Amino acid sequence: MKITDAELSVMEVLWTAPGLGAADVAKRVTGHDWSDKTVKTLLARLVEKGALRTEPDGRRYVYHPLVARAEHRKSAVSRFADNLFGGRAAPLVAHLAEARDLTEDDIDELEELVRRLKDDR
Amino acid sequence: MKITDAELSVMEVLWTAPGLGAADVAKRVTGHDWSDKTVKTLLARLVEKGALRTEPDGRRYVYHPLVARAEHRKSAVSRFADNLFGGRAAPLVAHLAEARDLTEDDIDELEELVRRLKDDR
DNA sequence: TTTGCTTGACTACGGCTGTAGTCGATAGCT
DNA sequence: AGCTATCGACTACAGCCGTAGTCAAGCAAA
Repeated sequence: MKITDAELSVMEVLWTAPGLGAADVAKRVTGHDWSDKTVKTLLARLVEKGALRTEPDGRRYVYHPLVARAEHRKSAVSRFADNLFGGRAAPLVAHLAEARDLTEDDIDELEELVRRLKDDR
Repeated sequence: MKITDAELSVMEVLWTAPGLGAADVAKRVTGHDWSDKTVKTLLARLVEKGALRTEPDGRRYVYHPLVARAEHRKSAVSRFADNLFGGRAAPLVAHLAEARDLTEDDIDELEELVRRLKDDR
């Protein structure tokens, strides 16, 4: 199940604040200047593809995520790594590092992460 | 300039073996079972969007990449990181690790990479 | 009660994407 | 010289995506 870029903006809102109605979601969406109709359409598509569920609340619906943000991130990053890097992590990170000039904090976090990965194995 | 998934399969061929004609590319594309017409269309679109250039060779064209694979990877991974992870590297790698059970080799490579990143800073 | 706003349902529509077909020129075979 | 295989150019078309509009029903205000 593929969540598109536009849909993702909507999901972000609901991952942060589940149980909002369509109008609330529209108000909180960031990065776009969308009509409430647009947001409604995206919500409907997300329900249709099983990423959200609706719950009646008076005369409106409120929406709840059915896929967790972490799950989505995992499957997206996995697909992405497969597509572009034959599934291999190191080249991916290397290109990211080259593209973005990681901060010291980023590098520290990575180091810590690698340490944990080593410990776990 | 965005290279789509289907187009990427074509680019991979030409990154590996630049200077092929359309029929050769079609023969080498992996992962799909495409008619040569389909490959021609993708080549044309890639030329149109400036990712490939053509060179006449007898009565056919041969194709050469205009964007390097590394460049494409860098911009793709950068976009991806921005979209899903607010541009931060560590969570991206963490989710990848969780999604894919990195091998020891992967982890070693990452470790080495992190060491280099630290040295460079 | 009439008028109007909110909400969900349905419809629209152009552009992009994946996939492929038709057509005319032409190079090579016979 | 004619036939066929091949090549590039152009065209097709359905489905998805981003973006939004219309419509009908109801609740709200006057």
